[in-house]
Amino acid sequence: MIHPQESPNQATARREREREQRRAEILSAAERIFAAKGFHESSVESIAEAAGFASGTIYLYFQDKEALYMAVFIAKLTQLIDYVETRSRSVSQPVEALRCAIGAQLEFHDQHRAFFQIFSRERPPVSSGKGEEWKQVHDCFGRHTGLLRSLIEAAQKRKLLRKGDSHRMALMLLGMLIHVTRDLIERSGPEPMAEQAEFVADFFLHGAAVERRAA
Amino acid sequence: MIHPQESPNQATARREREREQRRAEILSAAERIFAAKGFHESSVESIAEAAGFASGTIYLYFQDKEALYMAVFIAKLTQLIDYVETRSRSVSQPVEALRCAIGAQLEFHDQHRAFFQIFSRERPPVSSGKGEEWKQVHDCFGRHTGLLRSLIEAAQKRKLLRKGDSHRMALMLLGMLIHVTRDLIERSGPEPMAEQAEFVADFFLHGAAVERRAA
Amino acid sequence: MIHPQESPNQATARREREREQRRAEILSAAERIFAAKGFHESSVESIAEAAGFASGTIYLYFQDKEALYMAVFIAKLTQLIDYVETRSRSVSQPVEALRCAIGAQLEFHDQHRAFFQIFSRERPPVSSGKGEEWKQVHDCFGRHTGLLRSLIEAAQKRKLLRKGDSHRMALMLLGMLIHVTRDLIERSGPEPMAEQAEFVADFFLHGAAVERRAA
Amino acid sequence: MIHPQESPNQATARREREREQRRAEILSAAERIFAAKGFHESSVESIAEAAGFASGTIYLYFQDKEALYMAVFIAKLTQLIDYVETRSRSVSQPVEALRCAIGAQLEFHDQHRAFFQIFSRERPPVSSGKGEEWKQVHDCFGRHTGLLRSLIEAAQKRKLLRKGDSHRMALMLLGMLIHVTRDLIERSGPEPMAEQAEFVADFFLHGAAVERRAA
DNA sequence: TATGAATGAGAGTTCATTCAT
DNA sequence: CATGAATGAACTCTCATTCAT
Repeated sequence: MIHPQESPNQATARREREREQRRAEILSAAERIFAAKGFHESSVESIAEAAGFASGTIYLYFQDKEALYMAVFIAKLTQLIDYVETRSRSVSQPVEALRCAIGAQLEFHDQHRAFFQIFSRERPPVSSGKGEEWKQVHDCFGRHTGLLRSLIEAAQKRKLLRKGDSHRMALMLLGMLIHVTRDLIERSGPEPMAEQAEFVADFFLHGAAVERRAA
Repeated sequence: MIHPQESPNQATARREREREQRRAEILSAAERIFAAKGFHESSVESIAEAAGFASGTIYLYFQDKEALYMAVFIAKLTQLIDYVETRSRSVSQPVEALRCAIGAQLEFHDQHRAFFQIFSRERPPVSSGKGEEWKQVHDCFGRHTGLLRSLIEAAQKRKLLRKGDSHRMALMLLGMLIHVTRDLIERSGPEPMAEQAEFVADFFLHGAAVERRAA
Repeated sequence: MIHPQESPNQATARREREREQRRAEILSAAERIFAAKGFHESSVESIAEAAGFASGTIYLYFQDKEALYMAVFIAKLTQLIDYVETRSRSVSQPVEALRCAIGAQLEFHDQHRAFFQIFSRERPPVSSGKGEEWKQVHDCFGRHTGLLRSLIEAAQKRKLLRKGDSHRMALMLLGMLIHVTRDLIERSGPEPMAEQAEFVADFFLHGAAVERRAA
Repeated sequence: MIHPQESPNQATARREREREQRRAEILSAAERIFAAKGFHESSVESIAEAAGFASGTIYLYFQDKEALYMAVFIAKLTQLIDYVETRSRSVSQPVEALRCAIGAQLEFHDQHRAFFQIFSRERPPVSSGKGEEWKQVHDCFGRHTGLLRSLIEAAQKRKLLRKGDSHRMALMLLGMLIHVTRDLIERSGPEPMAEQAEFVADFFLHGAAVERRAA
């Protein structure tokens, strides 16, 4: 139990690491519980239990239930964005990068179905006056849109996508992705969402019209 | 104030009308409160107060809080769908009808901003075992998608839209509409969403790509 | 509808009669409902409905729910006492009169099983400060004990029962009758309580001992 | 206050003991409140207050108000039965044992007057479908009757009591005991019920008749 | 007189949060 | 640090009672 050779720095670092480890365990348990039942139906008690802690311990790692919820959201969204970014940055051709981003996002949705069930159902609660924490979530959404936006702009620069408000284009794309996910989750069929990737990408690129643009 | 000549039938009819009137008042107040704070943060007490009734009165019109929430959802969605349907049916050219539907929906979102704040944030709670009521809401969403779908199919029949799974196309469109609305609401700017109608419609029709389809 | 020949007195009398009639209907409905569910589980609404009136009407005949409950109790107990009294007074031999009283009470319990289900389970609520109404119920119990007591005393005078505190003897007898009824009701078998009459009477007269008294 | 030497086992055992202690305090407070006002007029809040706890704490020890009520009933009846059993088992002569049981029960009623106020007024509520908990109370009553019955049968075997259905005899005796208690409680005089023991016992043994049995 | 819609106090219960251990 | 018993505010919902019609 005791490591007498450990320097104070090492001890501090280890403690820090352990603390992060436990925080992560709680986050993971919280994600499972929140995903299964949503924010209000999930009790702090049940999350603590799932994480193997006592309920009071949660408050040593998170200010309150809402902060925990936010943290889960932020962690997951960050994961998603990182995943999509990594995948799409590995492709140099801009349009292909976009296709890749679409596919990556749907794959991620597949792998974290439970989470996106709540994600598409309930956004974090906006308690009055808690603007600070909410802002972080907001920023996360912003990063997400921003990522797609930068991919779009890269393609626009090469004239592969037509000009236009890239932010709004990114919104269109995100809307498609979220809604198709929601639809599949609600019908809770087993088929992977990733199968929709090509359809969404094509639709994003060409729309529904049959006639040629500006012909 | 006294209607001595009133027949029993008239009296009954008037009572029925008044009852509907009060039900509508409660629905309207509930919509405001729910929209501002979400389902769980809204107390029945506050809704009653906003409607000008005592809290117990709510239960004379709705079985419980959840039923009230459902009713708000269903009423509003039905209104929306009816509005979009009426507006789009008045245009015979299928693509124009779709444009019209898009415009109508965004206008409606504008006129009922508060509601679509919750609509885009939290779906009705799905209490375990209350499949019955939930099904009604689900059907509502179904009607909505179905309406857009039928407009799309009409255009496909005339070869104005390319072939393809009309259900998925409708989902894409709805995703765009919902997400653009969410974005505007969250940034709570004053500009009307309807201004986005043309952009959304063009995007739906032609997508983001610059090159001509299948060229 | 109008009886123009009716004198004012007649009209008043008729109204009085009709009022009594309606009061009785309410009492009867209340008895059924209270008997089935007890005081607290029975709502005024349901009693009114069972009586064919609106809930507000109840309050034109009874001060409140508790007074109604009391009235049911008093009415039923009075009926019981009258029945037992009538039956036992018709027999001149004192011991036979007692046997008859015992039989009559059990018969009455049989005929009004539902009522005695609550009677044996819950006595009227004693709201603080409502001594007045409660006193009436108390008096009723007093009359009941008093009736048995007078039968006992009559037999004592003729040396057919041994001397002793007739009030306590009456209590013993009532306790037996009530408890045997409770037991049968709780086991809710179909056999009539009246079958127990002879057993109770013999027991009351001779007790459980085998040896002869004072031998 | 600090027990640094305490082993984990000791700590657990102490906690268990303390928990039982607090449960008992709640039971005791509940008994007082329920006895004074009955089940429905007693609020959980007032019971908690009487026990020196916050209202929520009650629910850490009892599932709900009804379970608490049941627990009060069962605990008290079990105490009573144990008391009567212990006392009567210490006497070998069967008839004397019965006399002793009668005395013991009335003494117990004396010592727990408040409880027997409700005991004789309202039986536990039988919520629909809660057969499980209700059964426990029912069993308690059964044990009570069974105890008296076994004493009676012991006396019958030695021919000290006449033959006959011992269950019904036990019911007679219990009816007497309960009713005499009720009478004294309602008149709320100060005299001990135990003074009635001899009277009840004699009455149980010999009944009211003056003539010798079947002589 | 009868109605029944409206009232609103009050109930039981939950659970996020705290803090003595 | 971790615990988990205790807290108590806040919730939804019921229903006896009133009173305008």
